Amino acid sequence: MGSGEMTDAPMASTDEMSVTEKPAKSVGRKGFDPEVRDRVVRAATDVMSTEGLGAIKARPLAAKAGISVGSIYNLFSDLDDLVRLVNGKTYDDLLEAERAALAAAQAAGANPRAQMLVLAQAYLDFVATHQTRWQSTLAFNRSRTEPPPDWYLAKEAALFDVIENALAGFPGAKDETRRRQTARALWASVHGIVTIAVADGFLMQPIDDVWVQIEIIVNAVASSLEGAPS
Amino acid sequence: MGSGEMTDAPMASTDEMSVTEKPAKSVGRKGFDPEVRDRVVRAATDVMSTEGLGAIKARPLAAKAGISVGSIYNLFSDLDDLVRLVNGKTYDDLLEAERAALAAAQAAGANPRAQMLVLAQAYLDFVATHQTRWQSTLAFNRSRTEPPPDWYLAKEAALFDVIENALAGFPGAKDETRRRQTARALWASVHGIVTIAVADGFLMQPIDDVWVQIEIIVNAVASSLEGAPS
DNA sequence: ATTAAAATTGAACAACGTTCATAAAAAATT
DNA sequence: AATTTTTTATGAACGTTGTTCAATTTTAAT
Repeated sequence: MGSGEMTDAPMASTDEMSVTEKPAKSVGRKGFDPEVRDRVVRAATDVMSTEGLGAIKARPLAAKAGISVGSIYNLFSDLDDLVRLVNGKTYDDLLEAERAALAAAQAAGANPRAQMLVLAQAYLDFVATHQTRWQSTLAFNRSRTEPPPDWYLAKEAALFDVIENALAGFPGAKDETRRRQTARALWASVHGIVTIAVADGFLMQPIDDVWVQIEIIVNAVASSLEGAPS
Repeated sequence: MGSGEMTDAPMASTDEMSVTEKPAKSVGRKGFDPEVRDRVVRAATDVMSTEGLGAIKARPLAAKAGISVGSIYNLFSDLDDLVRLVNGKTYDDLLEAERAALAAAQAAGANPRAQMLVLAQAYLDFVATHQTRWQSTLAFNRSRTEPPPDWYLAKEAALFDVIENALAGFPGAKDETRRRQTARALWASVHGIVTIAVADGFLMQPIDDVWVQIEIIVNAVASSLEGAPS
């Protein structure tokens, strides 16, 4: 009985909501008490934010959430499943921060270059503020060999769309495929600068230096896009 | 046994050479047989290259190297120590590839922009060729919370110097601190693009797209440096 | 030969993720 | 209300992991 993959997607319904939404179902086994589920996810989030990924352990987590070890495996298929839920929320938070920053900049009439800088700034702020949690997310992603589920990838990808939105204001970014590539390139660059700077755990460079590096890249790309419309 | 083909002994002596060299001492306990040490490191490298970091386990590794579990802990303080040695070699290999690529480009009279592109190309090639091993290195770095030893950081940092060297040819990169920052920014960007592309395990984007993204960043920065000398 | 030091070993330990027979609780049925 | 059926919760138990260390073997020194 229980061994089968069970029906694949009962959650079909109408979820054409934004990527921001949770997977809702599809992850935990069946129905179960969503109140308890949330409590465990919150406990896990707390651990990820304070002690890091390495402290995510079945028994302490169960104790923290007031349930038994075995119950964790009723609620989630395994610890990875749980961690992915936490990370999903982290992606949501980051995405929201980025969207808010961009919206504010656009409302203030910032030009595309300034918008890009604001987005980068928001990312740097986010990583600095949620260092341990973000570090944990990246460590987790790197440690898994199996490809993540689609909803997880979608959340990662959603970040590119925000950049693309801001890029659309540049005269030199009218071609869509080109703009898409530029968005990815720019985001990956800022990501690389920030995460190398927090160099695998600790920020080994003063934050001002990190910002200088971000400016170098963003400004260079902005300049190249402010020229002739391609 | 009988795994002949070593004859690679004469590399242990007074070394005040470049960063390319091993830490020599300071890591393994005492003297111990360097021949056996090397055999274990080679076995670990092999595992890292084929099965990945997750397959680095004391007992299988001991079996593969023809020693007992306990002996591993005579030769290395722990598995992390061993993995760091493997990664050190990986950094050396990458550094050598970068230096060779740059030297060849410079010998061919390539301009600074072309040199930067060649360096990026070399990195992309390296990651594509040694995917599992590089992935393992990054995963390991992210998973450790303790800061790595100095010799380990030095190897990471040595890569920046190569970029800085190539950057020196630009008219707009005369100021040293500025050049240093630009080198870090550029390298981190290429790193970000490549490693996001191999997105945590599998290359999720065609390699041509990755190259397009690299060109976008490198060309933009190059253009900004070809202008007036700062 | 004897002794001292160094190096090797593998059984033993603690901690981990995960499972599963069993018990408790809830729902459904009579 | 009593009974059966289904669902949820439990923690002891299993298999693996990294690491240790008393005992042993090997090497060096006397």
